[in-house]
Amino acid sequence: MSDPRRLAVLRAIVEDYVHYREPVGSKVLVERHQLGVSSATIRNDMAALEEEGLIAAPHTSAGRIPTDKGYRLFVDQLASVKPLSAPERRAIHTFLDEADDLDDVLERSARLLSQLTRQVAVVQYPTASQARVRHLEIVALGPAQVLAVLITDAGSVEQRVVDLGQAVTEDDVAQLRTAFLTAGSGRAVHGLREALESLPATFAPALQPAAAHLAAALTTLAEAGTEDRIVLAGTANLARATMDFPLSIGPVLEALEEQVVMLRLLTEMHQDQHGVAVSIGRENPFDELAGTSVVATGYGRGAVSKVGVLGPTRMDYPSSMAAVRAVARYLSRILAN
Amino acid sequence: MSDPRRLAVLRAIVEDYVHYREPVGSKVLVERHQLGVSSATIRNDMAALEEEGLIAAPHTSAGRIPTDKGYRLFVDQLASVKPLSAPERRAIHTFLDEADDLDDVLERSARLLSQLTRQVAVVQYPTASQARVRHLEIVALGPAQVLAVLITDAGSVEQRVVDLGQAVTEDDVAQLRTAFLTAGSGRAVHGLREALESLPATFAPALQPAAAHLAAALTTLAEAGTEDRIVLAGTANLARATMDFPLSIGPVLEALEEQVVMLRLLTEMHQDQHGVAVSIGRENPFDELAGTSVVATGYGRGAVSKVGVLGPTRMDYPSSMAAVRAVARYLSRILAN
DNA sequence: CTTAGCACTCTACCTCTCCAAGTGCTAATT
DNA sequence: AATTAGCACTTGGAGAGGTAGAGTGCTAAG
Repeated sequence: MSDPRRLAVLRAIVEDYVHYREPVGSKVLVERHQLGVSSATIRNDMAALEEEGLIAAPHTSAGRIPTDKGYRLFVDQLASVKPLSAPERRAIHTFLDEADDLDDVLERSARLLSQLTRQVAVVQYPTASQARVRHLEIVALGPAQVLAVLITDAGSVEQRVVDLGQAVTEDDVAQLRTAFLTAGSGRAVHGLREALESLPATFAPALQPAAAHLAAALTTLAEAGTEDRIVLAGTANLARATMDFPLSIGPVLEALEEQVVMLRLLTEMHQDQHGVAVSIGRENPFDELAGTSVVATGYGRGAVSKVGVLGPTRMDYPSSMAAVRAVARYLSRILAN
Repeated sequence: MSDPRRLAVLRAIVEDYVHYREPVGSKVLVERHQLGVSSATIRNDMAALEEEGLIAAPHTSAGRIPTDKGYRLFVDQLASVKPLSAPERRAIHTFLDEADDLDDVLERSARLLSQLTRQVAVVQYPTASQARVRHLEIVALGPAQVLAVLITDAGSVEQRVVDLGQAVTEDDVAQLRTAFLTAGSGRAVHGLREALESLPATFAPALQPAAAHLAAALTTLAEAGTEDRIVLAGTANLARATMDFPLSIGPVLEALEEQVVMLRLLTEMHQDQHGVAVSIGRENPFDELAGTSVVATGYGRGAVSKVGVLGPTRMDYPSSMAAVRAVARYLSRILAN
């Protein structure tokens, strides 16, 4: 399959189908694109494309629509880069620069991306799994209560009120603080458990139970920090595309709400040479998402966290890819602080 | 309007319409309910009910459906308390008892409520607006960087990394810490601004810029804490009810995503004698939600934060009210710790 | 390899008819 | 005065054709 005209025909079919939302026939194809041949020739090409499983006809007298495989070929070989418009670029800057909080940044990114693409935007929280402990703090709240705070170099801050099970003095707290800080600082977050394991035993017997409580709490905190989450925006965009989904958008909404599903989906995607990962229709590991495609890319240090959009397989891949990439880049830059 | 049989007819219409999802006529009404009179009599009653605007006919030869006003009367006067089933009660306990975090509790509540009612669940974060500062903490991170932590007696913990704009010593930090703690502790969160306003001036001139930075950050933090948020669950339940919405569920999804909209909706609702607030159809302050009803109630200290469900006007009000109330109660109990 | 022409096949849409459900009204009954 | 039986009337929905248009594949010629 390398006949350049046939590829051009496939591209034209994909573009027209995305644009006009209806099966495209040989006649309109020659009218709308300068293919330089007659509709009969196109028909032959279309027959060949259908033979290869790249396009399909809903029924005899309708035009053709791309199959998942057709979209795949389009994305891999035919999609030309579609740069964002100047206003779009400006929107990214102005909208994201106003954010302060990490939460705020991610939420704004999702919102922005859903508006740019008119799809559902998905932003994964920066994974702290390979983050390191930048600082940890223990603050006395009451006689037997302290606040434990864990700050990672990924910028996340997790905290929790810990019940020590025994009254402790200010001095005790200071002692605990110093010891834990020394033991934990700089350690990888997921290695905190081992780092703190033997620590309680080093304290005076009277303090050991409290230290044990604290170690447990900090470990949980570290693991809670690595627990991934996602932010959604623009789910209403699914409603516009009701026609595109076989039965209903219900299962799709359910999948979106299941963070586990989305996380697995995002982490299993592999980026191609352009740095953007695309998963089309049945390529998705979940049946509920058989009618949807996902365009995603990594961001942040190591590009290990993902940001992307989800929409019907009939989506504007070039635009979506451009928008996702642009937002991811800007997002990385912001988080670099 | 007080004829008891007419009320019984209205109740029967509401119940049947909710159950069978189609307009209900006089004949099926006498078949399904022991009304003790003939269909002709029912027809007379129905004509009267229609006259009063409590029910309406989609077209001449169809049965009747309740109007918003009809649902309102039903909710106010006819809804009998429908206690939760034993398994449902058990589900609330087992499901919510496993939660640890505040976030986790709220998320689980929303999920649970959406499953119990098969509607969209909405949980507002506990409003900290009348909360008091329980503790505040300042922790050195770097030469010119500290972490500011604000803990309220509502249990919320907000933190932020603050750039002081100048290098400070450990002693400086300790000094700042003590002063801010003394000035802020016990103050109402929304009164923190005034409490800290004059504080920077009391420091040595060299420290004043840093103190000002810190005061600003803590104030923002306090105000961010009062900034309300909501948790959603079960949006997929909207898809089941596509038929119930005039055009599409799109606008409803949009409204749900707009936290501002939901917050205003929830705060503007007034609870009735049963402690549950119901807003039906066009009673809602937003046109997008003209086809939906909201059942909500307060929870937590002072019952000032809201929890509730949103669904089509044709919803099972008694069940929804029972579920909302049960979850709210249990939620209050959990948060009492 | 391309193209004009043509027979063929569908679906979407329209119209028509008919049926069942449901109503309102009238007159009779309690 | 309230209830009821009976009946004429309305109307949307389902089904049955019938048609037009879009699109195809194939054949034969350029």
